[in-house]
Amino acid sequence: MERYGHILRSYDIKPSYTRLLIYQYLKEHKNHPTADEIYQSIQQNIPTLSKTTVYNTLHLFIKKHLATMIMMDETETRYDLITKPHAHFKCMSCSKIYDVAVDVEQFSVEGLSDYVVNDAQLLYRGICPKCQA
Amino acid sequence: MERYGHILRSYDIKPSYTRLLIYQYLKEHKNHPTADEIYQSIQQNIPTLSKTTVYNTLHLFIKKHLATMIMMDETETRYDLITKPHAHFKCMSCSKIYDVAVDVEQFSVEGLSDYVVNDAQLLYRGICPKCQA
DNA sequence: AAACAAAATTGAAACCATTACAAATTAATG
DNA sequence: CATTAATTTGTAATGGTTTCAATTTTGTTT
Ligand SMILES: [Mn+2]
Ligand SMILES: [Mn+2]
Ligand SMILES: [Zn+2]
Ligand SMILES: [Zn+2]
Repeated sequence: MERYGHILRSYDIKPSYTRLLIYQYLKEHKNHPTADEIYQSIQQNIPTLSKTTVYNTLHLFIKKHLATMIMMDETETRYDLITKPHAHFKCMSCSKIYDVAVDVEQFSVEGLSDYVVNDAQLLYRGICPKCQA
Repeated sequence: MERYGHILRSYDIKPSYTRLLIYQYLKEHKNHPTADEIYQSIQQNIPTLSKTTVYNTLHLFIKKHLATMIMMDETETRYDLITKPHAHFKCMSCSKIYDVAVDVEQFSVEGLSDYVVNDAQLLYRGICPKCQA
């Protein structure tokens, strides 16, 4: 928990207990959770936790470029820590989102030279191997 | 209008008047409209148009791989015809979505060999040139 | 320590894009 | 014309997210 304090501070985020737990959850559950999944989990440690705080914290993380949001369908927004660039694959059958390894060098796209790029995402949709039986 | 009938038919979509108008709107307004923007525009030609029909038609277009949905933030889903692959850049200041010339196919991603890929999207977020003043 | 100010958290209500669903209209078939 | 299927419509419901004022916690000053 507290071992993540310096990480939050390096992103100009004051490491409150709630923020540490939310960061820890994202760090140790890389399954692109929804805000509600994070809430349900941390509520066990902080019974008074408000869902608004989860949203507030996630928005703060995003503003500080520590996390990003992944939207594959309109029903649920998912969150992911910004680590090394990788792509996401969503199976339209089982709804699972997979991490996909990607070569970073390919991401230097011409035509963006005048743009300030804060975030880049490569998203795929289709059918995963398990659902092809 | 009717000149688009054969296009819809080639995607196994029966070209009703409403569907033709919605397709025409997407074809001639490449600004990634929301469902409501499409509705507001076509309502002038079809006063009895229902917003449900707009959603139904867009979902049909997507199922037939004629259109795709772009989700950059949680408030509004945007729609785009599937033409030649290109990326999207969303300015976090003015909220405009730009087309970026990129051949997404060139992004040879390892680890997708066993997946069936139906759709690929490359999304950028940042600040556009106009908003850097 | 007490008093004050700033930041973080909470809870309930409101928001609003999207969906569900059954009725109504239109098109297709014979 | 009669029957059936397909399309469209309108309203209500859904549910994830936001708003916002109150509360609690944290930090600062005397
Ligand atoms: Mn990921
Ligand atoms: Mn586009
Ligand atoms: Zn699957
Ligand atoms: Zn801009």
